Amino acid sequence: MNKRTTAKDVAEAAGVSRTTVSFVLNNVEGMRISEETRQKVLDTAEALNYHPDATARSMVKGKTFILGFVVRQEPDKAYADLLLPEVMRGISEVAGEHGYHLLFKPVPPEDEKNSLTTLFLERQVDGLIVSGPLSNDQEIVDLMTANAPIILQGRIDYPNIPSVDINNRKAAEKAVNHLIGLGHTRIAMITNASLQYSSSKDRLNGYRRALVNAGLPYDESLVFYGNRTPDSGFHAMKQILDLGIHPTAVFIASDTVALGSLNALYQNFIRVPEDIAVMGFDDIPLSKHLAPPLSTIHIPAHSLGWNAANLLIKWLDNNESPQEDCILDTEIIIRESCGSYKKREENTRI
Amino acid sequence: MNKRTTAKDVAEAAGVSRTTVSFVLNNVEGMRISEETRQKVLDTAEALNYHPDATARSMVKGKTFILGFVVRQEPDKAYADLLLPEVMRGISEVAGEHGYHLLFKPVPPEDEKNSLTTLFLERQVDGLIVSGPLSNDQEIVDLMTANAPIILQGRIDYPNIPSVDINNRKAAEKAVNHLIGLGHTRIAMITNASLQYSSSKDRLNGYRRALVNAGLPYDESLVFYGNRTPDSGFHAMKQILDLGIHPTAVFIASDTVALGSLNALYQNFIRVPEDIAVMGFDDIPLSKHLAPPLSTIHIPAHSLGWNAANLLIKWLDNNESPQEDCILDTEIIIRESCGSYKKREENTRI
DNA sequence: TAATATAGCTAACTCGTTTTAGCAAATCGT
DNA sequence: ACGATTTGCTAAAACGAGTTAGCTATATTA
Repeated sequence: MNKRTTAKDVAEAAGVSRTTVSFVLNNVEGMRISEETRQKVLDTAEALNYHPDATARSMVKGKTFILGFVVRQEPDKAYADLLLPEVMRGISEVAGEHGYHLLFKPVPPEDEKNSLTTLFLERQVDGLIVSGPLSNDQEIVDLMTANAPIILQGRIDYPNIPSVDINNRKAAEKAVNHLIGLGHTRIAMITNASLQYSSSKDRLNGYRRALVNAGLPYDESLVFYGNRTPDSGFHAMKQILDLGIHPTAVFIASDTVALGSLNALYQNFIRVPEDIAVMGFDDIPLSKHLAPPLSTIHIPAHSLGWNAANLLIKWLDNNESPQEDCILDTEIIIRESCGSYKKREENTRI
Repeated sequence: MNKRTTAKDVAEAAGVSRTTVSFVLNNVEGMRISEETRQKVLDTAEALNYHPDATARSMVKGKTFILGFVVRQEPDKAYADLLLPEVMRGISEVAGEHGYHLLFKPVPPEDEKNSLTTLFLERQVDGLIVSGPLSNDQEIVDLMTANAPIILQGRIDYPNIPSVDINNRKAAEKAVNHLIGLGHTRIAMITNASLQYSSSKDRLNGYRRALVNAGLPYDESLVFYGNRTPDSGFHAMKQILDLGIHPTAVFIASDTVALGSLNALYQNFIRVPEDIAVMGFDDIPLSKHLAPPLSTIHIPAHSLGWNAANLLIKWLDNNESPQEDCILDTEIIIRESCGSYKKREENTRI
């Protein structure tokens, strides 16, 4: 690489001081620069292809202009999250528009050497967006207490942590209500992940609530546990098939998990939706192309990232921490895996 | 946030100079520090929870210790790449071990404001890993000519650009050979993306070569084009079904695209593999859970990222640019979407 | 004992910016 | 015409580390 062009080079070439160069290029208000020198500086900067050194700028500004995006899940499973790229796209977009960059770092909770705190202490980032925290993540609580700019993408069991999320409980309720509306009364559930994660807990609660509100019994023996992977869905579905009386519908709180479940059904020659209705959650990019196309809850992943980044940047730029959480709407997507009410009647008639 | 602890604070607390603190904490060789002061510095640094400021360190070292990961695809389609998270995990792992961080940035080729070059000029990164370049990407050639440390994840039409990739041609050949081995003679192909991308071109070449080597005709009217999305696979497969004589097998150079194709087959009541054999490419995490489980070519995504990061860091640390490309092995994964040779005979007998 | 070497430390410079304080010349007001 | 203001610019300090050159006291050598 050739040597870099510095402000000093521009100053010398333009016959002015470094200070003037800085004033001109940053459009500093209140600093009177004649139109003549102003143009001269602009021209020579252009001619020398000058770009200010980000590191030096960070140094004096006391800001890195870098947002950290931390994925806080088991390393092997974090990547089962197929919405992650969309979230990152949302963040990148906003970051780019505001002159920020995005640092990506997986930091599992048990990791001793790498911690969220270190990212701040070493001043690698100005703020953090934390994806998928455990609901009892103590480090996050500590950092928040120390006023570190953090936006959660998810929720933890501690009040007043700014977060961008969907209403998992309500969305799950919507999903299960759809199944109930189709006439199902014996509905099993497979969770998306361990109940250590608030999203899992909330979706389970939504399931329960929908049942209870409809006057149906909540039966714990119909709840099975996934761990974000198709394999876990496969095994959970096998357990369901081992049940004495089959449920007529299953609510699976993750499309990725559902994929494994559908596979288990396929292998056992059980038709969807004719023999069993399946409702998913997440609306990963592939859901609509599955056989049968999966009915599910759409998560606005891009928007989740977009909002998180916007809140964080507002916090950093204006020093105002968000006063309330940002809860985005979900949409229920009806495809074919639940069957329609009409179809169901036809089937039962047969 | 409380004020940061600086080396100066540690120095004052330990009653030594800042220089000494630096010497001790960096284990500078040849600098004689008594065991006594050494411990004192270590202890107070620990007590004050001192972590050196990354920005200041970058400033004086002339290095950012940041690797850029640039995704060079159309923004809306980049995220159809479900292997991306795995690649990033591979990169992060290596980066972390060597004291580097990972900057993630989508930079589509047409983007005027954001360019790869700017990342270097502004010194945001020390080096770049570029994913999915177009085969005629001029900016990459220019940067390489200027000696910028860049590792391609993919290939472009220009010699001597260090790259980490799989042998797409050979892998495609392997895939098509499998279909030929099963007795298929009329095999269609759907590409993974536009032929602007070298991977698409290479996979098409592999398909052609396998046919020709087996003495089968290469028929251009059997080649259809995908664009990384399931939708494109859906449409391409519909075109195939409109053909007068159906092919008995289709090689689809992307599992994601194949997903849409499978959906089209499903909607037309065409059974896989009984009526048509389908071979994919990529082995995305979901392929083995599709109905039927998709036979495909496994890409070692994590390893791709791992190797790219290792090469880049070696380049940066030892100033030795890689002398040859890193081509990783692929593996053909036989599942159910092609049927077995035996099954096929049974079918034809019926 | 004087000259030299070594152990153990530190002052001061460097990196490339932004920003504060201030200086000289031109313009203004009366 | 003389002080006050404004215009147009710059010197120098700051950010927080790493690093070079050098200083002082003690130990070693001749």
